[in-house]
Amino acid sequence: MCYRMPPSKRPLRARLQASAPDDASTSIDALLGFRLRRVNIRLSRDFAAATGDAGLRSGEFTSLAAIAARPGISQSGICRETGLDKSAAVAVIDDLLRRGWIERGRCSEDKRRHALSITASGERALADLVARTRRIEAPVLSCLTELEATMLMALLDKVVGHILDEDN
Amino acid sequence: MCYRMPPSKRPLRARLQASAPDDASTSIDALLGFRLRRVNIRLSRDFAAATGDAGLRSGEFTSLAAIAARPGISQSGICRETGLDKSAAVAVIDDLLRRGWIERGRCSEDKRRHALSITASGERALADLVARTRRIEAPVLSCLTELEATMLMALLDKVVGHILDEDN
DNA sequence: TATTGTTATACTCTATAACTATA
DNA sequence: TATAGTTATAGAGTATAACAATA
Repeated sequence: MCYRMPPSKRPLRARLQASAPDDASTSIDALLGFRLRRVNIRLSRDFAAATGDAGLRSGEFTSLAAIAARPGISQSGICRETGLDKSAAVAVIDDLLRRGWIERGRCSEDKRRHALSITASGERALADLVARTRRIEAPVLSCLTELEATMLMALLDKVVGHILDEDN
Repeated sequence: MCYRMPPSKRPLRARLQASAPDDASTSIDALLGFRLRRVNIRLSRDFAAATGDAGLRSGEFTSLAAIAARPGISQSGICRETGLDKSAAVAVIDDLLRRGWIERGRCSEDKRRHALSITASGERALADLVARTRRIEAPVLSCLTELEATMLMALLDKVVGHILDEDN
C-alpha cells in the first residue's frame, strides 16, 4: 500500500530513530545540516514573502548589520564576516549604496580598501528590518520557551564564533 | 582611519551588542536567521568540496534520508518534509533513480502518486553519506561539549517539528 | 475543483577566472 | 607576489505558471 501523508507530528529525526537501529555511525541524529537547512528554508521564504518585490538580495541584510557593527569595515571584511563571496559582495554593496543605507570612502592607509559605514537612513532601515524579521521569526520560535530560545542563540553564537575564528 | 580586519575573536552578535544600545526591539541578538545562514554557508561549502564534481544536488541527501525514514512516501511528501519545491523535487528524484538509490512504484490507491522506497544500494550510499557528513560537521561542532551539541540538536528538532506541523 | 507529478522558463545565487590598482 | 575590489560568465538553485492524469 501507499504511504498516505499524515500530518507530521514528529520531526524527521525522531522517525528515523524509530525506524533505524540506534547506530551512532549511520544515524542522522547527530547531524546538524538537515536541521539548519529546513529552518533556513522556512525563514528565507517568509522573509522574501514579507519584503516582497522590492526585496533585498541574499546577504544584504547581514552585510548592513555587519557594517553597522563595525564602521569602517572593508568589503573583504564583510565577506569574512558573512561568508559572502567577494564577487557577490560587489552587487550587495552597490545595492546598499543605491539605497543610501551605507557610504563608501577610500581608505587613506590602504588605498585598495573601501571603508564602509552606515548612514542615518541605513540605521533606520536596519532597525525596521530587524523589527520585521523578529515578527517573521516569532511564529517559528514560538515553540520554544524563552530560556530555550536564549540557549539556542547562545549555542549557535558559539558555533558561528568558532567558524569565524577557523575561516580567518 | 580605516578598519583593519583583525582576527575575529567574537561573533557578530557580541560586537553588535557592544556597539549598539541593548534595545531588544532593534538588536539582532534575538534573531535566528543570521546565525543559521552563517553556519549553513560553511557546512554547504565543506559538503560540496568533499563530494566534489560528482556531488549531489541540493536537497538530494535530505530526500534520500526522508525516503529511508518513510518507505512509500510520495514526491509531495518529500517536498513537505524537506521544504523542496515540487518542481525541484523532480530533478532530485530523477537523480536518485539514476543512481539506483531509490525505486519508484505507482500507488494502487492513488494513481497520481509515486511510492518511493530506498534500495539496498541506497542504504549503503546513505550510510556512507552520513559518515562523511559527520566528518565534515565534526570540526564545526568541536567547539561544543557533547551536552551542548545534544542540546543544540534537540532545540533545532523542536523548531523543525514545529515548522512541519505549521506548514502541513 | 483540487492534487500529483511534470515541463518550460525566468530569475537569482554562487563560484571561478581574469583583470586593475595597490601593497 | 599577494591582496582588495571589479567584471564577466557559467552553473546551480528557486519559483512560477501551465499542463495531463487522477481524485
